[in-house]
Formats: sequence, C-alpha cells, structure tokens
Amino acid sequence: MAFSEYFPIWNKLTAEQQERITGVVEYRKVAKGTRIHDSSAECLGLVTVKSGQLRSYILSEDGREITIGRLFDYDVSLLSASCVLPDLNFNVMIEAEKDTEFWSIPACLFKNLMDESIPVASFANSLISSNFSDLMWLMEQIMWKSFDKRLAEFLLEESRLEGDPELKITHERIAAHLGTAREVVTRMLRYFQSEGMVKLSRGTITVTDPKKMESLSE
Amino acid sequence: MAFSEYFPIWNKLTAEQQERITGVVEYRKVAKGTRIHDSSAECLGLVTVKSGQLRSYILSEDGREITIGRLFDYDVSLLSASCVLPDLNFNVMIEAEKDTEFWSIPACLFKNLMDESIPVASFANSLISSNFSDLMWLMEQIMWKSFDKRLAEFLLEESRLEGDPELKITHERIAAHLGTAREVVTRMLRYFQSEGMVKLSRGTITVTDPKKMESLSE
DNA sequence: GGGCTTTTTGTGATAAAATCACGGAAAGGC
DNA sequence: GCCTTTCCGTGATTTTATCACAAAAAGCCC
Repeated sequence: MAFSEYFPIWNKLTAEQQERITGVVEYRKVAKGTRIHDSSAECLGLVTVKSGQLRSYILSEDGREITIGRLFDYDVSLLSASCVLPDLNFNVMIEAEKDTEFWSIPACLFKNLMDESIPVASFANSLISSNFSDLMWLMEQIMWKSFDKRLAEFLLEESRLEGDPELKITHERIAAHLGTAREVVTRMLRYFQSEGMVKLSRGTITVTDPKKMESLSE
Repeated sequence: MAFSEYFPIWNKLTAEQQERITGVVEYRKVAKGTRIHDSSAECLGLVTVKSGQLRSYILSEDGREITIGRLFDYDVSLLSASCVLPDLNFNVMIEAEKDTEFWSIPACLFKNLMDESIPVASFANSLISSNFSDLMWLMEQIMWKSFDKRLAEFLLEESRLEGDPELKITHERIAAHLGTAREVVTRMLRYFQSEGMVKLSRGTITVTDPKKMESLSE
C-alpha cells in the first residue's frame, strides 16, 4: 500500500503538492523498542503509521515516564513536529511498542504546505486539537481517578488491543505507562489477584474476571 | 481602543472579512467572579481580552477544580470554541478573576473564516498549539513536582502578577488553582510561615522572603 | 454593640499513593 | 550448573488526600 492511501487529505492536494511530498517522504521500518523521536534530535515532522504501534510519552528528570498517547495503523501525528508549529514546544518522546512501519514528512515541507493549502492547515488543526483533547482527558484521569480504577482501565484496554486476556507486560512497563512507581503497580496487582480479577506470573498478567474489573474501573 | 487593535491578524484579512467580523463581534463587560463559559452553554467562540483577567479550569464530578490557563490583556483563546474545532471536545470552564472586558467572535463565523483564509487557519493553529504546550507544562508540574514547590511557585507568580507581596486570596481558592484540597494548602502555608517565608492572616498571605521561596520552588 | 450567620482557617485521625531500601525468585546465557 | 540480568515482593517511611469537626474572624441586622 502506498503512502497516499494513508494520508487522509491526499485528494485535496494539487498534483504538484503530491509530487513534492512523494519526492521527500521517508519510509522507515523499526523494531519494537526503537525510540524514533526525542527532544534532542532534530524533529521528524509529520508521522504516519503504516502498521505497528507507537507510543508517545514524557520523561521526568529522574527518568520516570508517562504515556500520553498511542498511534496505530493509519494514525497521523504532529507530536514530533515541534519545529513545524513554533508554539508547540515541549519534549515528547516516541518509541515503537511493536515492530512498526511508518512514513515521515519533513517538518519544513509540511510547514510550507500548511502555509499554502487550507486543507493542510485545517488538517494540522484537527490533529493538534485531538491531541489536545486526549491530553485533557488524561489530565482528568490523573487528577480525579484513583489508581485502582486507572490500572483496571489500563489492563482492560490493553487486553482489548491485544485481543487476548493474557498480557505479556511487566509491572515496570505498566508503571511507565501510568506515570507511577513499579511497587505501586505490584501491590495493586496483588490486590486484584486476591480479589480474583487477575492471575499473575512473571512477565504476564491474565485478566480472569473482566466483568468485575470493568465495574471497578467506573 | 477598537477590536481590530486586539486582533493580531486583523491586517491579514480582506476588507470584506473585516466587515463580517465587525458586524457580529460581541463586546461584553463582566464582573469579577462571573462564569463566562461552561460546558452546558452553547459555545462562545473566539475570546479576546481587552482588559481584566480570565481563568480557564476543569471541574471534577465532585466539584474539585484545577486552573489550566489564564488570559490577560490582548490574549486570545479558542478554548471556548469546542464547536469550531470538532476535534476539540472537553469541558472547560472560564471565569473572570477580575472585572473583565472582552470580545467574542461567534464560533460559526470563525469556522467559516478558518475555511477560507490561510492566515486565520494558521492563527487558530498557533493558538491551539500554545494551549497544548501550556497543558503539557502543567502536566509535567503535576506529575513530577512536589506540592511545596508548586505552591511556592504559585505564590511567587501571583505576587508578581499583582505587583504586591500581600496577596488577597483564600486557601480555598489556591486549592482550586492547584487542584488539591484546602487542608493541604493550609498545612503547607503554616509550614511556609514557620520557615519565615510568608505571613498569614485571614484572607491574605504576605510573601516575606521571596528569595527563599524561589530557591524552594526549583 | 450584641447576637446571628457565613466564611475562613486549624487540626487530629485515617487512608491512599509515592519513595526508599532491600532481598529473593525466575529466566537466560554460556 | 553457575552467573548475570530481569522481574517481583515487601517492610518502613514520607507525602498527599480525605474525613470530620470546631474555633476564630468577619459581616450583617437590628
């Protein structure tokens, strides 16, 4: 499948614009675990996922993380484009949670397109807006929801994504997703186990009672 | 002073567009404490502050608040325009922290302008982007900074804004700004007082040692 | 000015979550 | 089978949040 299939506003571009993109769009295939963007490197520009899974997260000075978003097949993101929008200045990291194929359009080209095409500008607009909404949602979760609910929700979402109640994930990773400490996750998982909602073993968590967990997460 | 003076991209609009705005822009003057936007009401559109001070905040189900941004003279905001950007869906409140004069451009007109003018679209872009960055900054504060630092920073910022070390504010209000409980603020303020950084009395907090507080806040 | 209400602040007790400091168990490499 | 690394468990302590209640200050009304 070609890039154009994955770029929602492709048909709203002129042939000339399409050509400029085709000329510079970069295709990459990265292995699970690869960090494709961080604050130090010059920015990637606009990222479009062909297949796989990416996660964006922020990092504290002492190395703690929290996931702020995820990208799946057909998702497009401007998070890695702080140089496109000068008002977008913060340090976000992006890494591959699975082997991932994606395209990137250099920041400078996208910036030019934004300045000459209304469809591109309003596309950028909706991307940023939905990122903003997602962050707002996360904020509300962090501020007003207790940790047990957040963890339950994470586990359910994760097993939904994988299509499997048996999750291959460490407590450490979960802590990084949720922005807390590993011990906190461990203890809460033990509690979930004592309540019969999950079964634990090294490196895997099996959701045994999704119903009960769902009712907890609300 | 006229609206055009306060609208950064006024000169990039056609005469016809300027006229459409002039025809519908609404001027309002509200007293301190007025809530000018909430999730229930139909949305205000684009807000431009002439003078005064607004704050945007979110609300939990059980009534707790946290300030997510502030608007001062000449500031423009799209936060109250969830209906302009369909991807911008969350419930933010806006209230006047001081007597405030502002203009609002109805959402539908602004949406039309965005769809026909690149300067307007990219202006919207930079507004959303900077809101996004601010929220990201807040997120980092909440996640990685301890409460004493956040409170110290708030008090310093507040006294800088007012140009006065003697702040007329209750513990309750501070708690609403920082998204915590009143008792927590009270106790930390007592600690600050015991350390000689502030002097407390009913309804006022006087920053007596800003230097020391600054070094704490870092 | 004396009683009344409302607002603001103080504080103990308890719970939730984060941090610190270990140690032990499981898996993988050779 | 040994050694290293990764992952997990858990007590002790600190920080924040929550709950419950009350005292002190200010405002109001006659």
